[in-house]
Amino acid sequence: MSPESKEAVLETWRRNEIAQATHRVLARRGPAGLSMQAIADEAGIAKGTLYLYFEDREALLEHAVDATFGELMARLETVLLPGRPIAETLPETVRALILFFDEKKDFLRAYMSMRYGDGCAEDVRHKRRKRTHYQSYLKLLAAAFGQAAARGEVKPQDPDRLAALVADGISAVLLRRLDERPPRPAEEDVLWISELLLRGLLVPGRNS
Amino acid sequence: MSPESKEAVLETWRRNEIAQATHRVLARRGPAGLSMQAIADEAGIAKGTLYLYFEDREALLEHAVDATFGELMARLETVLLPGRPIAETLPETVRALILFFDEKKDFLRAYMSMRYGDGCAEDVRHKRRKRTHYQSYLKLLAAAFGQAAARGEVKPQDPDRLAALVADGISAVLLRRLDERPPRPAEEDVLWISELLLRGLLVPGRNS
Amino acid sequence: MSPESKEAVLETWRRNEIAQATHRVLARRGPAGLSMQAIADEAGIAKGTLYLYFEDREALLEHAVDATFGELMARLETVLLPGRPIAETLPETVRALILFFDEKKDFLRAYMSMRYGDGCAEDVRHKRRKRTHYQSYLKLLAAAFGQAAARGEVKPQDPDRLAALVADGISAVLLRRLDERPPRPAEEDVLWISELLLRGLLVPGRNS
Amino acid sequence: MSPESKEAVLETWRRNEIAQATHRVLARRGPAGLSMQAIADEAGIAKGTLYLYFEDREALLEHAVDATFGELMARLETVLLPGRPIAETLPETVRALILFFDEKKDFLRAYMSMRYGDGCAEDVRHKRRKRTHYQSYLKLLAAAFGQAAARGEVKPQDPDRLAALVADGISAVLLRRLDERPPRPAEEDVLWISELLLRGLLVPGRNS
DNA sequence: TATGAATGAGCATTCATTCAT
DNA sequence: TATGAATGAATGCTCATTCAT
Repeated sequence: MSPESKEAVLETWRRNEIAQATHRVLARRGPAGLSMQAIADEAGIAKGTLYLYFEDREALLEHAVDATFGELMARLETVLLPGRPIAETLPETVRALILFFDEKKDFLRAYMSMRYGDGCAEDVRHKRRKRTHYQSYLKLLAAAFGQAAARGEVKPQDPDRLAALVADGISAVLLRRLDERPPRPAEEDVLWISELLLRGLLVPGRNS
Repeated sequence: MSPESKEAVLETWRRNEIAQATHRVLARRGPAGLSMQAIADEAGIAKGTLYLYFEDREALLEHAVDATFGELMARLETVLLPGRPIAETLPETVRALILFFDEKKDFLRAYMSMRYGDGCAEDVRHKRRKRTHYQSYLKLLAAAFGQAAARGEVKPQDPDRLAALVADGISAVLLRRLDERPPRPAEEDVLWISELLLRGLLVPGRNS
Repeated sequence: MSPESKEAVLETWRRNEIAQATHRVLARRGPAGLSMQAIADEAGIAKGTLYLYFEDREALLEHAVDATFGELMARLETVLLPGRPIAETLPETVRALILFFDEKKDFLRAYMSMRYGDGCAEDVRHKRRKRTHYQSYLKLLAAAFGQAAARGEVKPQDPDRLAALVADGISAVLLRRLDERPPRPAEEDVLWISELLLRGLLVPGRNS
Repeated sequence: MSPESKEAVLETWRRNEIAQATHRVLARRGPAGLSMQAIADEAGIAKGTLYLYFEDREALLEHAVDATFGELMARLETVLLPGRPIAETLPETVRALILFFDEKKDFLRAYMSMRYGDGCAEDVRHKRRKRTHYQSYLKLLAAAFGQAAARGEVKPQDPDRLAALVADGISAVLLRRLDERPPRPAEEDVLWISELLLRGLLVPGRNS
């Protein structure tokens, strides 16, 4: 349609090729092996070409991470629909996360080690650009919790904070799954996490 | 009195000076800026001097992290006593964590980004030596949960997995606190997290 | 014509440029001054560029030495032909050596100090890969002596040992030539060494 | 006798202790392991103390080498007596060298790699101070040859140059002995070298 | 547009030398 | 006299980034 669409499409396609190559390298060699040369080799292009598609290393990695999180977001958006009871959406969310990361074990492991960025207190320049998809995920969760609270399903509380706690609690379990041999059945973890978050640790009636 | 000679005391003191300098660098420049030169500069000593106190970079970082986690562990051990009801120890644990990391915001932020190591699927050589204090923390938590389950306070479940979920859920909240201006009162988060974990999200009687 | 691409030619040319720069540094600063930085500076390129052409320092030095010894070997191979009487080939060999090292005085001096490697009794890992051209030179000499012995020209004896003695004896004279001002005429040394080796020290008929 | 003799004796004794420690390190760890720390450890003294007895590393190594060569010189001086026929003294010299270096294989191997100094054409400051014992050895040999020539035993020729050729030819054989398993009988090499040097390679009467 | 050779700042580590004790 | 902790220049090597082609 638009006159520039052909180039734009090509550009988008290239950026995604590079992102996928980045994931393969990350999975195979770990963060320490994630050099521009390795990414270029994996993508079958020249090192310099990377700089035609990305400003610098940081921008490339950001995109590579966002692209994968984008996939996850698409799946979560089909689950975290407004109006559904939280007792239904929470297990499905956990299930979607477990299935997604069971597919991308290596990516998860490597990504976790990068999630907090460089953690540099001085350099805040790029803060805004970063972690957008992770933030979106949290927002989606928070929205679901907020609506559930509005409907009176869950206790009223700061939904953003709740989303963070739930998301990272789930991540911890995802991470444990990486090293389990044989892997625990996904459904078992889905039910356990959901039950815990929904009804808490305590045995009802046993505590004052 | 003590069997340690003057030199041993000096050695210990120096190692801690270096560990603290490491934390300051980590906080100020992030993991990527954590070079031996930067640590030496921060400690006000020469680069070569670092190698008089630590075998190599890895040993230095391990000590720097261990020293801080050691402090935390000491605090947690006074709280996570066997036999205390979980409804009491959990809030106190959360409180200890929040107070500790409110003091060491920058360290926490930077440390989180290093916790997962190199995440390389191929290289597992150093796995055993590392992350001992984080593992100890999880073990302590898991033990408390295990005993609570044995006493019938909490539902029976894998305590290690539960500990991981709880620990990382709490971390997520700790991390959010870092960026809050003004910081939310610690006690508010303590109560909220504890209540959530103990009794769950749901409003009782409202869900089928 | 040649199967080599333009890049291969360029690569070869660069490797030789670096080898020559290495010789100049070796001559000017000695083995102790033979740092990668010095070589790069001498070659007029960046330090990192060296690593595009050589795996590491060791490979670079090996090539630098091999390239020069290769030249010498080529000259010697035209002289040490099988079948020629030793009384002819020995003087020509000495002459070839003298002329060659008169051209490369500095290289010889510095190289001699490196010939024995690290000399560590414990570490024998790299023994096989090294000193190939010096060994070839010895083999060539030994073969000439072996054939002369077979023809009955020289007394029967272990040709390898003889080659070593002759080679290092000649080296000693080459080395002395380095410091002589003015240089002694090459032909004088050629004749003297040959005569000594062929007929010995003693005045015939004077000794029992 | 002299008033300062006690200190002077102690100083001499210390210097020799250090020299011997240096040899042990050289033999055990090779030239690359010959650090000041290693020498101090081996000598059982502090690193700084080395600098009380030697100006710097170079002076220390010079002395360590000279001390061992001094031992050899003492032996050679009992053999290379003026007036003895060269046909007698040469085999005895070779024998002394072989026996000496068979005892000090490790020292020889390591020393050879250092014999030519740094070979630096620019830095001639220390040239004079160096290699004094090796030079003495050559002088002793040269004197023996010179006298033999004066007596008409050997053909007239530059005795210094002859000494160098003979000395390094012998060194080559000594070096080969290092790697031989089992070692060839010393006497066999003594006779072969002597015969070769005295009477030459050629079979008499076979060559024009 | 795509390349990849070239760059050079940066890194962890070593070690001869100094100097306060 | 003897020490050894401290130094800091120097080393081999890596890799994100640039730019002439």
